[in-house]
Amino acid sequence: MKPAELTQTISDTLPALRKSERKVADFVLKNPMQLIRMRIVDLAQEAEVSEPTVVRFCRAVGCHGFQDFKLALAQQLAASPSYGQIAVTEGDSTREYTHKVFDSTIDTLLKVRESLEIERLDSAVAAICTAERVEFYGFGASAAVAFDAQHKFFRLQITSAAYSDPHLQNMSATSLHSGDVVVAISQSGRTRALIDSMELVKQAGGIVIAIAPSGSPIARNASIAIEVDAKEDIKIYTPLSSRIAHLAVIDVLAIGVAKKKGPQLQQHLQKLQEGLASLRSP
Amino acid sequence: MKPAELTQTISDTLPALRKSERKVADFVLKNPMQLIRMRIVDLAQEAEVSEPTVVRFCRAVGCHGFQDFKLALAQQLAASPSYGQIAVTEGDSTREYTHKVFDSTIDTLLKVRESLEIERLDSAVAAICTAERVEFYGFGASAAVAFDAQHKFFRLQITSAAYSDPHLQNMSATSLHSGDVVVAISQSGRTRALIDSMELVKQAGGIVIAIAPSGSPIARNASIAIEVDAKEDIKIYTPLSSRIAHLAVIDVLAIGVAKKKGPQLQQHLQKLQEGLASLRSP
DNA sequence: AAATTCGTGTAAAAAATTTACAAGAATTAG
DNA sequence: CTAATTCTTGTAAATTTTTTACACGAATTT
Repeated sequence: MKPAELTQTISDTLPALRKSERKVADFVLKNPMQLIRMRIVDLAQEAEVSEPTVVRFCRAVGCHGFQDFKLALAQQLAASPSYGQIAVTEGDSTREYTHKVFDSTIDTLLKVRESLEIERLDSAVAAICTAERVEFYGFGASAAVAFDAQHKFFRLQITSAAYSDPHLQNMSATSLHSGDVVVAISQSGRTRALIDSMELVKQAGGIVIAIAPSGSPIARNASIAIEVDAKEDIKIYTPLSSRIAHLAVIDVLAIGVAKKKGPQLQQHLQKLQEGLASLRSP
Repeated sequence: MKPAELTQTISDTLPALRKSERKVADFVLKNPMQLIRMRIVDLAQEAEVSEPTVVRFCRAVGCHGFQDFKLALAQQLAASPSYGQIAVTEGDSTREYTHKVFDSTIDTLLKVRESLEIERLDSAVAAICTAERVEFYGFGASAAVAFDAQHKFFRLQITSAAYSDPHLQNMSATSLHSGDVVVAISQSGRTRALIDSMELVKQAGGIVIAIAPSGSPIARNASIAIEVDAKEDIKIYTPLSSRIAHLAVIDVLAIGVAKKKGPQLQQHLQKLQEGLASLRSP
């Protein structure tokens, strides 16, 4: 039993359930949190059915029994904490919206983690390792991601740059050599200027790795598309969790490159760390 | 019973436990995953103690009984998936280290979420809302965080800037007015140049909000310290999850400010969004 | 060295879950 | 439209699982 999608499974199974079992399903979907502290008799009473019906319901959704079901549900709820209602609302207290921001971020990360295509990541790491230059392009909120990436890869002894200015991007793109890599980062996946830059990169023989929503123009035009779909809290109109998902993807690439570079890199990083120590107060 | 820290609680309680109970604790800490599918008799057998001892152990760590304990453990494990061994190792496949990067990031976020001081966040939001200017200072990896924050708050109609150059920081700091806010972001919490800038800010009558490790010089010298402790994967020497935690904190502040600014801000954001649409391909 | 406290297991009781079965509702075929 | 069959649901019993009560042995203190 994989807990990741239990509530989903329940919803899917709903039409195939019998009338009384559906009563159980309704209650479960409405009060998943409560359920964790309930015994089978309580649930039977609340849903106005008999205990065996509850067991039959649990079996119907793929669990071995009631305990198994409860455990699976508990796990799912713990994994995506504010399941169902992560949008921040007017009346939220500071504690509430703080939790919601973190929870929705975690939620996004869990979703993205599952949806990443491993082969694409491998190709991307391989491309970065063989490139002479690696550049990161992004606008708006993705600019910060690009600079973060530049900083990270620079530390890994990769000649890297980050540009959030379309002119600089274009100038740099035309000077790339065959095999060089550009990582195009976009939350919308449809920023025109970025698409233009990508075109120039490809003309120069460069490889474009895109971190963008699946099926978006930027993902489609890339040599290697790492598709990241992060639903945003629309009401706020400021990208919240998706750029964090992008950063996590960058981290994965960085780790991949670090692994490929092997042990001599460790020494380099060690030295860097020691160098930085002198800039710090004791 | 808060599941967030059960294994931690077990470790903490360890010295206070009796010999046979400790056997149970050892087994639990070593095989937390397995335990979820075990009954009390199985655990008793594996740990080579009697069943009542297991129950006593559960009570000792603050749970109501064995079931309660199992549930709490299941929740914690679901929340921090690769609990215990998130460090990336040589032999990891791409799939494995990808998961580990995401999991450790999630782990960090969960920990930070619990440790944040709500009152500090409230003070910080209040200070930002009343300030005429808000600036973000950070070096290295925190520079990207600073720029991200600048971008975010700029969208919220806050006059904001971000500097990752100590000279620019100092120049800007001296020109601040009373009540203006500087957010100092640091992963080490001991960058000398940043401490110097903070001093200038305070001399100019500005408020310094620090996002830094607890107890660090930067946290101690700040007007409002938002303490973020994110353990890093030391082997890689490149900040991984802590900057993501910092970004999440920035998000929380941004949401707080957005809420305080109220509905007229929504219209502004809507307009911004529409403006950006023209830069995108259809 | 004796007494008391503490720790642990055995065995019995209680609680909870699951199975077996039967009664009633619904549906379909005659 | 009625009868038969199938499907649905609950009652009650059986089983499993957990918890409590108690007693014995070890350890510690006076």
